[in-house]
Amino acid sequence: MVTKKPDATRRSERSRRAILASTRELIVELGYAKVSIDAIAARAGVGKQTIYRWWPNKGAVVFDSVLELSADPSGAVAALPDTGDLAADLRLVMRATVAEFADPAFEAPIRALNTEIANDPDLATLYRERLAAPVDEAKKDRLRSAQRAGQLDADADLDLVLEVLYAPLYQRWLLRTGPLTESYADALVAAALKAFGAS
Amino acid sequence: MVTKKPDATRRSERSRRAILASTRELIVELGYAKVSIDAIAARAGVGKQTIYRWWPNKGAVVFDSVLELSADPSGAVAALPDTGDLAADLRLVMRATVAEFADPAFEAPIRALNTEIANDPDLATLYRERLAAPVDEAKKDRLRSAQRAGQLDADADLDLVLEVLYAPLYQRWLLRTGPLTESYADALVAAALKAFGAS
Amino acid sequence: MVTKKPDATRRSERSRRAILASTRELIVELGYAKVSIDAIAARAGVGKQTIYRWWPNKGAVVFDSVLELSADPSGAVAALPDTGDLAADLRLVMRATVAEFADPAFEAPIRALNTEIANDPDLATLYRERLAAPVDEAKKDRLRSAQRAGQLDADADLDLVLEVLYAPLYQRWLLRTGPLTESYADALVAAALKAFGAS
Amino acid sequence: MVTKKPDATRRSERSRRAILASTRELIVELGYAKVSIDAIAARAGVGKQTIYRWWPNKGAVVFDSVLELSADPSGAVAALPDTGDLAADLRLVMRATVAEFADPAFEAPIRALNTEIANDPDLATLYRERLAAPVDEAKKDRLRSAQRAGQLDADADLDLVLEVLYAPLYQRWLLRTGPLTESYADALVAAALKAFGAS
DNA sequence: CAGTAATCGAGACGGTACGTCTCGTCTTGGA
DNA sequence: TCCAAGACGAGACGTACCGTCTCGATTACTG
Repeated sequence: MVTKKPDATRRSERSRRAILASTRELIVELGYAKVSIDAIAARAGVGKQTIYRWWPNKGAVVFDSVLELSADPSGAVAALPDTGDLAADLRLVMRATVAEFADPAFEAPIRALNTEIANDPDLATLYRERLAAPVDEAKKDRLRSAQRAGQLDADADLDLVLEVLYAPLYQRWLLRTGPLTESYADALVAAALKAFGAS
Repeated sequence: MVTKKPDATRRSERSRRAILASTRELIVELGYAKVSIDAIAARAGVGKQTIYRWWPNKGAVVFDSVLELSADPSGAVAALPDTGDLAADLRLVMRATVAEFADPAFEAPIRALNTEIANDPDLATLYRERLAAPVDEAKKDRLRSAQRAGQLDADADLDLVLEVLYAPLYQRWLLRTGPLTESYADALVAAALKAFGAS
Repeated sequence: MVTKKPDATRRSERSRRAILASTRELIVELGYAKVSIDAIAARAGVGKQTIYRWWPNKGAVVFDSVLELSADPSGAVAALPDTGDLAADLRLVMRATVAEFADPAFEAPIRALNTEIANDPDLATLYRERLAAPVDEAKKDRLRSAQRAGQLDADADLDLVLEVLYAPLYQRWLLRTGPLTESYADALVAAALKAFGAS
Repeated sequence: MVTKKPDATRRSERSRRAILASTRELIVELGYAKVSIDAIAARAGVGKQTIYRWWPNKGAVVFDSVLELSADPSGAVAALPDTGDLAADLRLVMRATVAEFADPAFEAPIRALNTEIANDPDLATLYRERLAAPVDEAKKDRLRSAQRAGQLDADADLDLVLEVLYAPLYQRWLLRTGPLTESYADALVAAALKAFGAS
């Protein structure tokens, strides 16, 4: 989380949740650019100072509100399925990502988050550490399992593999440069396995 | 361009150029978020109304200012080198992209442009049509040449090939998730050719 | 008139009349404060430059437009009635003034004119010379006739007499401090004659 | 006062005084027409919203600023002198008015106030109730005392008496139609007493 | 269980920027 | 050659938010 800590024990959990929920709602309703701190405070039934006491700026509030949407509060990340069939497992996971990007309740806040990250290197670091790294690690665990099973090149740079898999999907979504379909997800899996699959 | 047309023939070319140049300068100096229409007008020695007469909002001005940076006014796009060695040619082009992303005078405005595009579907369409499509077509011309030369799978989806090549680079740059080096560019070329190279 | 004189011979009488008429119409329709040069030009079917060529600013246009409303173009001023009965003649004239102030088509432009005059000493002088002085002189002619007839104190300061007669009427109208009725006009005539009537 | 009331208890007295003082200063320095809300806010060291929060428009600010100049905050109005000599007392008071009109620090703001009042019936009503009525009542008290003393016609319409006394002075000042001197004040007193003095 | 200290909702504050409107000047193209 | 049409630089308008600040009024630890 991005919150500062004046005396965190006294903090009102009620207000915290109301602020983050209102933020997500407003992002979906108005779009990221038109969300204001004033509007968040009003919707959450909270004084503006209560927001500024715990977050330094709008970006941080948006960041946390989206983080809460995606993350398990314990910080734990679910492992990827491992049926032994790498291609099938990746197709499953990538198709789930496609579905997520199609849901406006996820789409709008995540787009907002990406806007923040793209323009604020500090948030980018935070995002990488708190959210991306654990998820990527889970994915890489599955890839390592595939390497041991001889389904993936043992020398493959796993970060690169993930990028070849996910970056095209991400780019299409963010810039709306093409349709996001299940067959597109499948094609990416096929390409990645061709590039990095055990010979 | 994004300009509206009250009476485009009377338009002052002098003001137009001053506005777009000032916009680019301010993006580099202050960062996209802190650029204001007031500041652009003041720097350009122009009334605010002259900006609002021709562009609907800040996003459109930024869009055009960056477009002018990248685009040949005639709309022509340089063809990619074609030495006969696909891998070498792609490495050259991708390394050039890496270099561009490292130059602050390009980096900042292009980041601003991407922020606009990600949050405005209309600008995204415009961007695709005016800037991305011609460039992509030039790249695909080179790939088709490689297909004819038997260096690339004749059935390959060329859009997918371009995405596998460029999207990882773009993602690393936009989200700052990793270093952009020449060897990274080379690795992407290698992966793509492995995935789509003629068998 | 307030007009400048670049080459008054070339001046388009048609435009001049359209401008002044449009000005009066707009004052009545919108109130003085909301009348703009742009609106006058548009209504008159005239370029803005044609206005600025002949008048220095909005005040001057308003001034001339109201002047034309009140003044005989020849500069001649009708003499006051002289029936030999000063009180009756004055009552007639003052009642006519009351009626004029009650007519919105006169009221609004004259109020605009007074606003201009109150805030611009130069226009005040011009107003005094071009419009007020001749009218006052006609009124004083009638008073002199009354002095000769022994109906008015021979030593009376005629400017003061006119002020005692008209200023209360003017003040009530301008500041809306009281109703403007015929009996009020009559009361003013009675008071003035008591103050200045031949003893 | 003309102020609106969002939460008048929290209102900053410091800002209120700074705004009204700055307004008066700017009127004297620049003249009414050239005073802008921006300039008032800047001079007062105040945000524009603080002005718009409490006053609906420039006229209301000017109105209040001049009101504060003239009015005792308690609303009390000094009684006129009553030496028993009506003519002498009136001359004293009218000469004081002449002096006030000659002082630029009073002249400019009061002229601005009159411009507002002449063009806004609502402000005119407010002016009459808050400022003019109490002062007029004080003057009429003195006139009633004179009636009891047999120095003024017992039937005289006191409003009319005041108008005959003051309106000529006001008109000369507002339209600059003549010099404002002590002898002019004296002449008005003489005329009024001749018209309404006890026979 | 009272005292007290921090957080809370509320909202005014000094500011910055917005997008619109009007001013008075300058430019262009058709009559 | 004139002039309507209208773009231009300038700058004020009134609004929306920013992030800070003061208010009482809870609220929850501490003595």
